[in-house]
Amino acid sequence: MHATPVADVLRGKAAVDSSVTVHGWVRTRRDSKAGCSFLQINDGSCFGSLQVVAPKELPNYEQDVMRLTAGCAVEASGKVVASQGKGQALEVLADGVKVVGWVDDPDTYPIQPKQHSFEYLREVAHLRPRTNTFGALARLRHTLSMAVHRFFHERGFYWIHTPIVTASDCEGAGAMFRVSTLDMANLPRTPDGQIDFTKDFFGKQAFLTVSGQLAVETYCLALSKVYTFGPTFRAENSNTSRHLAEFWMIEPEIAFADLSADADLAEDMLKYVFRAALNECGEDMKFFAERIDKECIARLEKFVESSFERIDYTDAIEILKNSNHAKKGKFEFPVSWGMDLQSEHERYLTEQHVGRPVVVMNYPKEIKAFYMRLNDDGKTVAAMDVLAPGIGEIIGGAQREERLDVLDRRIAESGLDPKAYNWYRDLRRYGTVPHAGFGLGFERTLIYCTGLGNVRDVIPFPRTPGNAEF
RNA sequence: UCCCCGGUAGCUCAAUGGUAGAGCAUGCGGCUGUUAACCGCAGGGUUGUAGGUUCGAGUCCUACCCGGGGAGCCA
Repeated sequence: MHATPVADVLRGKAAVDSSVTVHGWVRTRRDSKAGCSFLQINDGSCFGSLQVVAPKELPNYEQDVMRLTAGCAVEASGKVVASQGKGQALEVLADGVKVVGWVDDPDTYPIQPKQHSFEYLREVAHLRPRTNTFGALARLRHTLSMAVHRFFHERGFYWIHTPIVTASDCEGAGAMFRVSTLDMANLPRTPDGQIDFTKDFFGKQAFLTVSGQLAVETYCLALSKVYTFGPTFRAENSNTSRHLAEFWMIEPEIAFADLSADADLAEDMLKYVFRAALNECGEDMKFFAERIDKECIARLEKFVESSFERIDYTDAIEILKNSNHAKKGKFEFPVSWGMDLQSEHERYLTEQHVGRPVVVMNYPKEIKAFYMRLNDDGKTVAAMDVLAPGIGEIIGGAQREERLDVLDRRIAESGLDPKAYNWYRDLRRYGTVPHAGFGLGFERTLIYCTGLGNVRDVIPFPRTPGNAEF
């Protein structure tokens, strides 16, 4: 028999007086000696729970209903009726309540109807989706994911499944996780004592990807507008509220495009995705505004209505130098042209100077990756970072170097082996075009939407140094 | 990896170096078409681990483990 989602009942899709069956988990039970118990049933189909009225005439009332506690799984059937109580418009008057799954030890069931700390809930990550917050997050995460795909699909982008395992160690963006089937207790050796990776699964060293960018460029230079959206892995020993060893990243790449078009795309995409959060996750966003961050809805509304502030790196340095903050000596790191922006500088720009996300463009070439396009001044590259209040860098992007001679020079300057990049160089030998792209950290975007303070709480199963439970 | 803060009941937290407590949750009783219901009673603890100082350590010291905030690195 088909169960009706709780969402359909609460939204009036099941007619009053019609019979329905709902499945779900008990959030609370309240008993009335007037002759019934009230069960709050949640099935995750929406934020709200359905009140099921279980009258004491039910044959299993004493045996089952009176023993229900938070977390029990039930199937309830009955009529949809207008509620006599105040908290809800509709409820279900049960003619049957079947217990599908008991909580075997209610005394120690980890999820109680009260506020739990996020730190505690991380330790019970297998049960935290049963809370209001993590249910809302799961729905929001899904909605934003779908909005990302819809945004690109509507604009003629193709989703490219770039590899998770990469056999080249030339991706450059930090420490990588090794993928190997070698027997670690008995490693094969070459005659000179090195580990013989020709004996490994792929016949050479392999790693988990740190970015799909280089690979997606190959499809960009054939299909024009492409993107990746998948998991990414960084083996850095980073312990902050903004870093995960496994996270999800969105990386569009557009051909016949420059940095300005890249920034336009970033702006359009974020606005589209945030509109989806506001329009499609109203109840969940309302909950975040009530319980997590009062500003979160207003922040998104403001974002979708205003345009990005764009600042040249060189101007940003001047702004920082001339700020009262600098004059009062409040920056720990002195500001000078050529330096990478420290967290305190990024925070000042986005939180104090602009008050919303800001794009900083055209950084000195020395502090950016080899593949970013050298500007005509010979000193800067066409790179951009989108900085968001409270988070810092949410997007990192660039126009790519499409000129083979310049690329080769940059590879040499960076001390890299050109041979490792032959396939990447081929893209510049055969029909090269200006192209650009960026990477958006999905979890950081969710933090911006919800006001939650830690990326570990917006991904279902966080992986961080020393932690890969569940 | 570095700096700072923390770890006490299932959960959230109290306790001047001197008998370990409260709220919620759970169990029992009462009351009520109830709304994180309410009222009463009860059970529930190797105070993160291992040492040390002291007549006496949850409290002070050392090491380690775990968690948080910040930094670096980045998305």
